[in-house]
Amino acid sequence: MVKSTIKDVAQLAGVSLKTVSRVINKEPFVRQATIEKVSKAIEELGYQPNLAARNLRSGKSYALGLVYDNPNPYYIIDMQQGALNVCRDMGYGLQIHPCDAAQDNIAEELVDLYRDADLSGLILAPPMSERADIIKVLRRNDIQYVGIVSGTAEDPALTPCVHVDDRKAAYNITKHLLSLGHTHIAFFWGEEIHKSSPERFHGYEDALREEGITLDPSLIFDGAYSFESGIENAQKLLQLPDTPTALFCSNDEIAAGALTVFTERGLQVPHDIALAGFENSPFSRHSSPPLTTAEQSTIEIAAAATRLLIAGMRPHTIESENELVTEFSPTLIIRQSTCPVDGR
Amino acid sequence: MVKSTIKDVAQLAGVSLKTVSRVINKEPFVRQATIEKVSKAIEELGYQPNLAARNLRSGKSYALGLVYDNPNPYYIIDMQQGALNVCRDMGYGLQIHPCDAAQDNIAEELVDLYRDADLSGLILAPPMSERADIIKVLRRNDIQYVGIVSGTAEDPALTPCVHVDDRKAAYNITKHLLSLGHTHIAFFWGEEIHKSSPERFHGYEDALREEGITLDPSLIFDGAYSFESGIENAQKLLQLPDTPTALFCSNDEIAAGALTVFTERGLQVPHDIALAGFENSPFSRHSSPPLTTAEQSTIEIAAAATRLLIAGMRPHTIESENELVTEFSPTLIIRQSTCPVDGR
DNA sequence: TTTAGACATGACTACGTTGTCAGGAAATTC
DNA sequence: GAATTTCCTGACAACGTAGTCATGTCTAAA
Repeated sequence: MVKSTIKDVAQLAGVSLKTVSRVINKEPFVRQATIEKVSKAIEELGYQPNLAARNLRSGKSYALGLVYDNPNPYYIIDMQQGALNVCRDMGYGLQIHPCDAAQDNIAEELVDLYRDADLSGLILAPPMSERADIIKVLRRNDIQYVGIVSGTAEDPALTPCVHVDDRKAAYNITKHLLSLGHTHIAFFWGEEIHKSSPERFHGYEDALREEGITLDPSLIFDGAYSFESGIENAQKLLQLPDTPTALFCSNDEIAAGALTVFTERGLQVPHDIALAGFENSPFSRHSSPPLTTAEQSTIEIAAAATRLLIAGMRPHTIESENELVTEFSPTLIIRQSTCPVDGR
Repeated sequence: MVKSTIKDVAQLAGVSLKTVSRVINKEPFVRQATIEKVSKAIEELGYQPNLAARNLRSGKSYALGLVYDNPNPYYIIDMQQGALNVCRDMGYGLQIHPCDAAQDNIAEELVDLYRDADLSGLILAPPMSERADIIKVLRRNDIQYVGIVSGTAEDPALTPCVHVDDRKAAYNITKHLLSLGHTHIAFFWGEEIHKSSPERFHGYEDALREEGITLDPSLIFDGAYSFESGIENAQKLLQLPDTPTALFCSNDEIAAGALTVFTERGLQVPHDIALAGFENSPFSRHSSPPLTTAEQSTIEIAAAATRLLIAGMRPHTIESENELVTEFSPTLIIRQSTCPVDGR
């Protein structure tokens, strides 16, 4: 099986090289009959365009970069899967790029990556996507990108991006706890640099305020999206004179840490303290008890972001604008880690 | 900042295009002084070779594919990191390719991937790397590859590959349990399709046999590398008339499932039953108690495999053959989930 | 000194595609 | 029917690199 080129196709179809190129790239001004003739020849020969030649000549690269700095492998794997699915469909390659958001020259690193790997666009996961300073550098360098951003407010400093409504999801979780009769609900933060963290906090705030409950600062703990942070804050929590009846952790990993501490101290979840997480990680399904949490369809979100990016670069390849979903809202998943407050 | 080409470099260094090309590709027959002159010019201009042009001309692609079907995201992330590190160093791109090993036409899928994405080599993670049928198809199609294989026995059907000595590591874990006085040690298998599973079992066998202990079939449980499998088999285990004093699970996830069951039933680990896992996953550090396990440096292993693959394709780019490590042995990590048998 | 042979360099070309531009065919207007 | 305008097609060049081959320059043996 010898690789066939555009030349072979042209010969078989009885047209010129350029016309074949036009058909392949869906350029306008080709007669329908010609399109069909060429398409048939392409199929017959099993022709596949040579990426290298295409890239060289067009200066574009048909490869996207997926940029992330996120400690959660489950999240990353799903992101990759979502982006890959769309890339495959649209004939793009995908380069993964784990990196360190805390690094000083991270923006320059991305610019270099973009050039060196000859990418035609970047997909940014949080928190990179939420850093206006990074976005600014990308724009200044004419780099195509798309972000995944927590919150629904249109922030012109961050567009284009897809939005995830963490606030509403956190509101729903808190409402769930409230509906079970809990009024003393503690909150464990994740890193502030992840916009999802304040968003989730605001959702918690919204629900309490709606019920006329004043926030109790002693029940609110700074932290990070990690197991260790959950352990640390749970220990502090248990030192309070008046232990709350429920705890809402900004993600499942934090909740896992807290759960470990509670179990060690002989506290029963949910009877002694109700516990909710966020993200629907495998841990939340496997812990005992399984955690009440919020599910975000990371694969879908990443796919939508990728579609949006490609649409921005090659408008005519996207069938209809309607396909471009940019708003996502995680859904509440109720499991055994929450129960009515008088269930104690 | 305009992108500079090989032409600019040649002009600045006062040599021909071809000579610059020679320096870049480390071809022989270039005078040391010339190399330095050109290198200096390259640095001065911040020259980066144009991948597309290079690919087009050479017919090779300077892009590798990382192929895996593994449910463990932590493992995957480490694999990716190891492969990426080397790819960056050697100027290669990396395409990830998650797939389903159980699919019928998986070998053809890989062949198509190789052609369509214009890759120059594949890095195969287990279990793909251990499937002689897949390897055979790759060879027949002249596809460059490298595998990561459990076991030390040279299997000509699988080379080239790097080896991971799971058997010895499992032997060490079992020896550790034996040294603590345990003689009734149960074993939970992973999927048989992963060669690591029988290898780990053999290590367990080796250690028991060395002590003159006859294997007790009722203590050996088939299963999979999953939390659920651990739960299921732990439940069966506890129905035995004579519960063993120790349990060796083929990986940490299985151990996590077993631990959950033990904790629910009020059994204390390690006092009522000692528990060992394998892989040193984050869970093994975070569980209570933390698990005795074996650490495999997945990043290193993936890096070594990638180096081996590149060495096979472009022998002169590797400084010395000695760098090519192909044997890895996971190391024993003793934590609080194991204690002497009379500690009960 | 001569003469191989090994070493070192450069001119030229090809890789497969897309951009440019020119020109022909069809549709529309006068 | 002529003159536009719009649509459609092809010839040719060019992208930046590496392969081929010819040629020049050393070193060391005759």
